Amino acid sequence: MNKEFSSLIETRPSTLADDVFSNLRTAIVKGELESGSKINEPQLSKLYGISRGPLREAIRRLEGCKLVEITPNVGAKVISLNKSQAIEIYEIRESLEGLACRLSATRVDQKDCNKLRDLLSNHAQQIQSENGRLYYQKEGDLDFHYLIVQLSGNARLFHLLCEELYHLLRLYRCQTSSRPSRPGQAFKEHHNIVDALENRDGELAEMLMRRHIANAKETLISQFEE
Amino acid sequence: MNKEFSSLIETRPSTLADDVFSNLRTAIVKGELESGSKINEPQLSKLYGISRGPLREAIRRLEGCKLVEITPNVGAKVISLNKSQAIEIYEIRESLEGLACRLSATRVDQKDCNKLRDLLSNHAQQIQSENGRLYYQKEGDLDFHYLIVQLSGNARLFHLLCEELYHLLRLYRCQTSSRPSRPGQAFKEHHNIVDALENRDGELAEMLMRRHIANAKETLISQFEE
DNA sequence: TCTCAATATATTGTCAACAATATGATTGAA
DNA sequence: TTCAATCATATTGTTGACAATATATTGAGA
Repeated sequence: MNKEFSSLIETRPSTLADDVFSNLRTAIVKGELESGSKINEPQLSKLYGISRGPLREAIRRLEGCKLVEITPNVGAKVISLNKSQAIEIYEIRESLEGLACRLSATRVDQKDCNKLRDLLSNHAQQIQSENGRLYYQKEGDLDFHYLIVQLSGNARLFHLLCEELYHLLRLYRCQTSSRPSRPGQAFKEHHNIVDALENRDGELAEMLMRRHIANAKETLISQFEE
Repeated sequence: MNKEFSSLIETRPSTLADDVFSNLRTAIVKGELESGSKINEPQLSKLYGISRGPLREAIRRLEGCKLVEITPNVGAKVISLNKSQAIEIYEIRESLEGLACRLSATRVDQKDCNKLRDLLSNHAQQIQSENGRLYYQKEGDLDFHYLIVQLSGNARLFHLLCEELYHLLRLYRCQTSSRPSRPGQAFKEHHNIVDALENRDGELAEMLMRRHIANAKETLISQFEE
């Protein structure tokens, strides 16, 4: 067989446990598996058409990611975040994304900054429509943060934020069906951050990002009191 | 049976997978399972006297903790950290332990501070002997940081640092058999941090801790150039 | 009706066997 | 000798069955 074609056709080998891990993780983050709900092994293994062996391996990996909690002889439960846990995550985010900004400032070039601006102007357009507004805060907002973390060049930081904490935030937003908030304010703050990055001012960029997330945290807290 | 006694006697139910997970994790962190070495399932299952089922679950959980890397159809390998990865971890530590200090400053009481001082004076005694010197940097140093993170009151931060990053640092130290360094300097920096905490000065405590870890990072980097 | 015990059911934990894949050795040809 | 293909072996991936534990149901007695 032609090698060029085969590379497109051949499904790269992956285990059932890996596949079902990805599926379960997105199901949890999207809220298809409700927060706090029990995970039933026979039911899920039937749903995915596999035996319980690889399914249990996937669940164990989710446990390692802190997305489920396992009680011996009882089973796994999708985690459920309460208010104080959400605040804890925001505190960590504040610190780590500040770091991401500081590191990024020493590495970005103009092309990167333009890319960030593009993202922001796309968001601005979406804010116009009321529908888009929801998208903005829920996914688009994370896009911006995502890219900055990527630009930091710290792979472990990227994994920690984008592969772990952001998933938890999505889970929490879904769990509380939280409304988007203060999109205009956030938009301005984002641009200020890019300004600082363009000037290679790492300290300022860090400080602005920390404030930005601290503001988001305050909004979150004030929503509790409704 | 007397309830008070039974609580001491009864072994609380735990699965084989949980037990072997703990065992494997300490084995990895202590270096008994060498960095980068392959994990052989039949061999380990024989060693622990269990079947491959629970063993594989434990390995999958280790994968979730990023302590092993699994290649489909090939197997799991203990992770191996290179220089740049170690630096990445120190950058994250700097940020997160700064946060821990800032949070702790708003919560500590005098008793907590005394406890920190006690720890430090214990370390000071150990520094006297050349033998103790090694211990100081390898474990005692982490004790101090450990306690501060605990005092921060942020459970997720505690887990992130003490249950994940510190394990990786131990692994790295073991892997490179790194020598302790600048114990006197670190000792002074520790006391300055406690001073700031006693004064409830979160900003200063954060800054001092960040510098403290940045110094440690520089020492690490300079060791590379030997 | 309520409580508690006994039973029945369902779910989780563990195992051993088999299939699929990779690794290592052997053979043969250039 | 060196390289490649082939075969043998070892390891990983997956499954279904069984054991241990927890949960739900039933029924008897107060």
